[in-house]
Amino acid sequence: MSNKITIQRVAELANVSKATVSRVLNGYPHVRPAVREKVQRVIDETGYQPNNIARLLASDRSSIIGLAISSSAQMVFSDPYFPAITEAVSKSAASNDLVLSLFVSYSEQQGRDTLASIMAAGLLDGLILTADYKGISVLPYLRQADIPFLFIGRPANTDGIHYVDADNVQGGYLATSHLIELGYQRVATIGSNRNAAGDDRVTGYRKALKEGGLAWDERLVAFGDYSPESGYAGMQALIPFMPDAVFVASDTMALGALRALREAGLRVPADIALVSHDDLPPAVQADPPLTTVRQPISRTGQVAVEKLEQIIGNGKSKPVENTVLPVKLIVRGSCGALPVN
Amino acid sequence: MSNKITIQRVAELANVSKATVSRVLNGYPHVRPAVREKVQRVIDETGYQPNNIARLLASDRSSIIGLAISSSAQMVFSDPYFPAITEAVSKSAASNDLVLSLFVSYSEQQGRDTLASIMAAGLLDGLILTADYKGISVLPYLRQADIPFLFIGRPANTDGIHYVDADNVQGGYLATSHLIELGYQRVATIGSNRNAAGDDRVTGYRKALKEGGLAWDERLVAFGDYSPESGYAGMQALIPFMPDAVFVASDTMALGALRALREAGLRVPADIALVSHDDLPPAVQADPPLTTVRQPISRTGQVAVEKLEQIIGNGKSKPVENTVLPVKLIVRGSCGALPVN
DNA sequence: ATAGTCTATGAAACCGATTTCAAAAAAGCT
DNA sequence: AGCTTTTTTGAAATCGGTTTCATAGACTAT
Repeated sequence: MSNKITIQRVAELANVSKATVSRVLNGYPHVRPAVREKVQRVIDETGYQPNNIARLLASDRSSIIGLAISSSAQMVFSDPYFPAITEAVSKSAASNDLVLSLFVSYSEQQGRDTLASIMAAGLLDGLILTADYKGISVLPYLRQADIPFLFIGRPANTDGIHYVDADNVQGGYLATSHLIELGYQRVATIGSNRNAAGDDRVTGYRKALKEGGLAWDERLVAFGDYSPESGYAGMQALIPFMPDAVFVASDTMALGALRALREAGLRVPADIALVSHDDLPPAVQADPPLTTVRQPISRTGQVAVEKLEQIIGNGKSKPVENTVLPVKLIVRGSCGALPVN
Repeated sequence: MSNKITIQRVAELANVSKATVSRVLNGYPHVRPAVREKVQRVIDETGYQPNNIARLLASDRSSIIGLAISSSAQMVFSDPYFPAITEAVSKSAASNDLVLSLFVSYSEQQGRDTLASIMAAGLLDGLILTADYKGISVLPYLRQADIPFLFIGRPANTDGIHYVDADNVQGGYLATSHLIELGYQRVATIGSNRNAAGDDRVTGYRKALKEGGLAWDERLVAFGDYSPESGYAGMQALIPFMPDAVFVASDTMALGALRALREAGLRVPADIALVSHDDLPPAVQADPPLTTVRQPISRTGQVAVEKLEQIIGNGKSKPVENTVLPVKLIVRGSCGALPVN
């Protein structure tokens, strides 16, 4: 409506047919350079913008991808991981000339409904999902809808599923072995079993213990759900068993753990060292600032969009390999490695 | 692609024309009840879903609305306000059968580019913008694109602009007069002049001072940019002038202010009381939990979507009045009104 | 020069709906 | 019963692109 010029008009102005304009538009071959240039000039001069709707009706491609975020938590976005990943995907979509549609849902049931309506709308080229809910229940829908999709994070069942994930095992390993190297002997953990990432981080913790010659002690292991409250509860459960260090599987839980320690009169890192995971904004804002494992979130968004485009392009022919992105330990105040000022 | 059945097929099965099916589909009149029923039965039996793309190509409505979030901050989503508003709008869009497209940008320039590409895509029915950047530079674009739009938050210039805003003046007023009622005499503020909301909150602060018989004192007024760091700096600037209470214009800044106070050896609320604004997740997680003014974020999202739909429907004929939503003081530990446990 | 390829191009079909318009059917009136 | 008006209905145009297919023209190879 805002755009009066159509491909037809451009064709007239350039003295060619719509077909030729379309070829130029899409960079197809079989157009003489001279003609191509002329058409391009008309396009530039008129500021012509193809109508995406028409385009995708004809071509079955919309250049819209979806991002489905779902969580059992009340308020999805109170966990800073989701905003961060949203931002990353959004940026990456924009730089790939894709429109990003966002879908947020809060329960398995609602997730399915959301998904159903996404499919019904029928305008998505592909869909990126967070693997937060273990992702099993929506799979049949996705398969049936026959829409290209990809998970961020590893879903519970990875059969024939594309995903991009951070190296969470390595994350747990780096954090824990850092503590062990610093000489701590009773290294506890507040992990999570809500998703594969949580499992992996605990696996890394275990691996580091073994390598460091420390025994796995049930009493030094607590589980949370990534909320500050669960970190608080987890830490309280741990304190009686006198850990001298703790690996907390997320910054958010670390916030809660920090509060539990403060209330118990324990100083960090003097009395107990802490390393967490994610390196999201709260890590820097915490007191003391958290030594934490950095997840390459922005890179994750980038890779996710790129992979999805590959999958869309391939038409499910060639399998796209899954990607596991490296993580990195960021040393700040909470682990005791830095001199206190 | 996933849906083989088209309107044509339904028409054949029901022994009517596409036009009639379309009428049934859209609940238009001039269809005999018997026919209507029959068509409906075929639709139900086949599970036919109209193709939205085709539909909107023909009807010039996409049922997609955009949400443009922009901030000068590096990481937009490190300020929890944006995720919260995003979530609210997303939910509300979903319940109104609208698809939500998200656009995030980080500078005026990029904001304009983003906007240009949004327009170019040409598939949005309307656009919701956050008034964070004062919103002036994008206005001409919006006007020219002739797209229905609405701001969340009051932009700097409100001429002929629709917006939904929280009652920020009242927010600053409630917070400050609460402190005054508690008997504090030297009530400082860390405000912000980055947007209208910031200005308004300071206005409310001023109003409360006047009403409480307290004088406006330049030295008790600092400004920040909603980041924890700026709250930290602001508080540091204030401390030398010995306030006994402070109204901080956002939870995020309050976090930084809290840190500054802790480092200065001042206890909250014993030595200095604090009331902040927004009631976002950090307010509860802070230590002590923050007394703060609650913004009706979820309601804001809801109203925004509804108003936008009105505007879209009206075709700019009837002016839609702007909405200012009420705020509410939430008393927690930081103001000293509650007994310390 | 001549048949055989290959490239460049436009006309027309197509994507799947909505909308217009004219014709057919039904209803209402003398 | 005959004429008018109203309600139903379907054929065809339309939205703005992409894609197919036939053809004209240019280029090789004999």
